[in-house]
Amino acid sequence: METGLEILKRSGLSVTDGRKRILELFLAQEAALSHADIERNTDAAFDRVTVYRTLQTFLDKGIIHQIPTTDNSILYALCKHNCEEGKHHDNHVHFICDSCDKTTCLDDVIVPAVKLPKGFMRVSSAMIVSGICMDCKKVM
Amino acid sequence: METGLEILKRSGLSVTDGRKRILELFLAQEAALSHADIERNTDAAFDRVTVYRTLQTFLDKGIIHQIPTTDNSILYALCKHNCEEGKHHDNHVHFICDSCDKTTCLDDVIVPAVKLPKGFMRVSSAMIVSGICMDCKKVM
DNA sequence: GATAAATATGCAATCCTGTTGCAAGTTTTT
DNA sequence: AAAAACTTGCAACAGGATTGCATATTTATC
Repeated sequence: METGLEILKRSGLSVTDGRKRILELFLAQEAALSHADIERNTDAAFDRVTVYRTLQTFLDKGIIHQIPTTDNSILYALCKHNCEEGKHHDNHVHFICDSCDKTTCLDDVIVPAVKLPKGFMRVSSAMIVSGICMDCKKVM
Repeated sequence: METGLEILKRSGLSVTDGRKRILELFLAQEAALSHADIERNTDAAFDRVTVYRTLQTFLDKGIIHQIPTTDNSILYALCKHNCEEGKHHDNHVHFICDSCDKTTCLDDVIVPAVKLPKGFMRVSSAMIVSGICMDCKKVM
């Protein structure tokens, strides 16, 4: 699997601690992350501004993409089309837990196709299911 | 077609200038509106807070629903199928045009059900398709 | 490897979106 | 027409996101 370092090199970006750390987060979780998730998982080692700018840079370079959510925040996820050439792997459903606020990739649940009205051309689709995740349900 | 006044009466809401004006905006417009859109289109005749509270009231009464976006804003659109108070039937797909940036409710395209892994409990789901909308496709 | 140029970071200040409490103003009820 | 119920505007506030600039780090060049 591609490392954070390799992604940065391939994208022509300077290699810095913050960028590597954030990329490793994405690579380790294989899940969508919010800005808040990233701050939490890096123990605020990096300035909020740096995180924002890092995410923007990654967006510009096509390393990550945004996922709209129902709670007026933004989720970011790795663009995985580099893992297997030609085969997009980010077409699975994301699950947001209303209780613990964590996001999970449901890798085995594929976003179903929908038939669009005449004239609309699909480029990409995203699907977010929210509810109670496995871990939280156990505790209840 | 139902007028703003009729919607307010049927929802048991007081009839005020602000509410009528904002409803007329929704009725006249095809695309979803953000809070900023509404302020712009009413020439700031109403206080920001009033607009926020009006939108919240409409949400509570099932007159409008929220649409998740990827830019840290909230979009609102009229509920075309009748929504009961507190219970929205806004389970249709939303379409974001990459070209004109407008968001459209695809009222006839229902968010498909997906089978979740064991232990996950669904509360709600959202689906956003992006691409080129009907109007932009004509121009190309 | 040292140095210059290019780039990234942190801080402070600022903007923007959205919320709350309260007094004054409207609408509805009687 | 008056009372009750509700809505509005203002001020203050909170949190997320952005910008300018000085400092620090990384990359390019020798």
